Amino acid sequence: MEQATRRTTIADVARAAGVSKAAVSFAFNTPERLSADTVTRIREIATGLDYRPDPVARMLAQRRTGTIGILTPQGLDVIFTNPYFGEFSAGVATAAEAAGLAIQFISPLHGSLTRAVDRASVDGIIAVGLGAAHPEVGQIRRSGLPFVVVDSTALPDEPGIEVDDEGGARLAAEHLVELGHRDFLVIGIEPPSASSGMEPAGVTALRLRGYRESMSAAGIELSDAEMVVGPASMEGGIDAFRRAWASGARPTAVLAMSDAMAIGAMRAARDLGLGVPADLSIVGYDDVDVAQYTDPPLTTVHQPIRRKGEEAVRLLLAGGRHRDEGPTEQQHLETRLVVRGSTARAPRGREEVVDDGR
Amino acid sequence: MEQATRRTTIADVARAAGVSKAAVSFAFNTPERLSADTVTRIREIATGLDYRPDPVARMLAQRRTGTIGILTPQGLDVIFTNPYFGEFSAGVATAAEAAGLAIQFISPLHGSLTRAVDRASVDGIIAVGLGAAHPEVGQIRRSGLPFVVVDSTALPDEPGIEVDDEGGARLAAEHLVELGHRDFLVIGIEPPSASSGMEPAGVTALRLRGYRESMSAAGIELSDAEMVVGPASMEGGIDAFRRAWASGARPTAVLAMSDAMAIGAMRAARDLGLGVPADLSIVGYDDVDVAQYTDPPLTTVHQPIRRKGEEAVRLLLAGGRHRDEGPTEQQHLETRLVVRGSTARAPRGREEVVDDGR
DNA sequence: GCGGTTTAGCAAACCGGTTTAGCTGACCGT
DNA sequence: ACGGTCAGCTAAACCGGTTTGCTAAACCGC
Repeated sequence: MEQATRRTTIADVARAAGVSKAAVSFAFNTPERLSADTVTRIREIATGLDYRPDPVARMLAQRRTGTIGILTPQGLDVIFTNPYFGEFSAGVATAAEAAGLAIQFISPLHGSLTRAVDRASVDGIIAVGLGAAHPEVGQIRRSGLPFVVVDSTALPDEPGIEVDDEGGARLAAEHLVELGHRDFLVIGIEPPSASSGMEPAGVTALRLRGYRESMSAAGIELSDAEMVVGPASMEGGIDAFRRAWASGARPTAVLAMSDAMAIGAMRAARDLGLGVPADLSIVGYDDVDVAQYTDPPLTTVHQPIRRKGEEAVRLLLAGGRHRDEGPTEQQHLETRLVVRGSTARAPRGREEVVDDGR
Repeated sequence: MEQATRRTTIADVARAAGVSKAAVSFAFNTPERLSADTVTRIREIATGLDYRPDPVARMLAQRRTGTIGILTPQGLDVIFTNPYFGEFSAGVATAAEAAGLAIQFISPLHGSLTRAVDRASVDGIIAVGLGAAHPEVGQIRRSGLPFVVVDSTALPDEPGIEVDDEGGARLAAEHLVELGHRDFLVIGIEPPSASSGMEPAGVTALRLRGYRESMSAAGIELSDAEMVVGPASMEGGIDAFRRAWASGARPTAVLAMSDAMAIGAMRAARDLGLGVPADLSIVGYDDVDVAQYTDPPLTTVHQPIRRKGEEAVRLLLAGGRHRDEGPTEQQHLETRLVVRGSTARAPRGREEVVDDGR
């Protein structure tokens, strides 16, 4: 994969047109600095020579790349395959394109996110799912690049988008409690690499707290055995549910922190002979597009995924850190429960007493 | 979003270490050209100064970007949202990462693919779904960048991956014919922009031909009214099916050229009160991950999507055009039918009844 | 016909690295 | 003592653009 015939450079055009390099540059970027006819003459010669300015050289000279990076601790294979990320990226992409910016994905290169960040040539970064504990945030901050965070427990002093994860989770659990469920299984999102350590990714913690709130309001405590984690994918969901089942869990309702995992869990449950929602209710999180098309359609917590992406670039463009103008900007977005077909009353005989407290 | 404090440059490090810029460069890239202790000394000073070589400057000097581009005529929003593209990109990404390459998406910028190509700084291009008629292929070829094509009627003399689209389509139609279906609806993929003109994207034509072969082998002709097209998305599928229905089509079987559209069609059919597969059989194309999780699971034509992506970068890296070493390399991949739950025998009473005239 | 202001375009510096050609001094054998 | 190697490093050119003075000619009013 090596360079073929050398491209025509600006010098070639200048020579051919009998003008200076500067003139050629002006002809394209600041035509008003040149007489109208020289501009057209230069342009004609340029197209005749099939001249296209080298984007890299331009980036270097202008000290801007016209690119914003989407940084994730997960590998690109999971990113592209996960509908949540897909929709988020789509949001970023639309907003970026409107601003004439390209986007680049920054994700661990040979296992190292740090290396990937160094190699990335971007003007700004949108970091998604990066916990405050991640060392990379320090690196980025030091690099001086503007950046916003998304899906992290909002970093202190760092601009970011925050959605009401806790509230959404609360709604989800509440819904199930009202349907008479008392035996739960929570399927959580496992941090991508061991590197990120114990601290569960911000959202995981928040959602878990939300679940717990609604449960304990109904007098239910969630034991550790009633929670299982895995990678946020359909396979991850299948696997997680099977593991739980194998270790004896017999829930009537599962709370999954991602739709992908919920869909997987639904499948695993079916494979085990359970009817959804007859024997088992499932509620997901995110409300990705496909959630409407599964069988049964998935009850889930809606969050404005694409919008989140768009807002992120808006925030980034708006300057990110407003050191002076008061507190760093934080954008809040709402969540809401969308009840579809994957949830129903708890099965007879296991329904327990009518929900006492609530 | 503007530059913050100036980064430390190689000159800063050189000065601090009392050596030349070249020495610093060597210390990182060709350490064997320096004595061991100068290398460590320079490196220490560099890390002390938090020096990270500017990737753009490096690109310019080395005349390589370490990036390969994925070019598509569709907008990024549809790309990221479409599971087929997602899986394909995942394949590209894994192979690229293994080779230490980053990937960049090239898609119409303000409506112009040409402009996007010019702005992209990549070492090679993987063009997906670009018909031979697209003017962009000329542009790319002229640019001298190595490139391979995917999902296009293989361009003459252009290296590319080719899967047996026609054969796959034949299998799909054959399956339905064997189940006794005679009234079909074909849902095709519409070219992204009007610009690409009449010529249906390569794959569309091939698949359509495959469908027709199997049908005519059974004495069935597909009328123009029995085909409808739309964008390759779930919404596109819903819409396409509804349009067909509204204009009087009453098929017992649907052949969709993309799983996303198949899923949409399934949904639309249900909404119209049709049972799938009781009243209507549907077979998709691609076998994306979600096809297993829909309700019912989708019968579809499998093609090795991720593998396709991986092979594409392999081909690109292998040099793309082997001008000398014989014919340009073409990689062929197989397709096969995966029968799941969305297809069944044609409903009684319509099974073999000569179609009255709709 | 003269100082002053525009206009059109040029030369050169610059962006931040890599790479080539060449210099310097230590070490070597004789 | 001397030419020859060789290891270790440097100076300068280069990548392909942009941008900043600056100048020469044209234009201006008077």
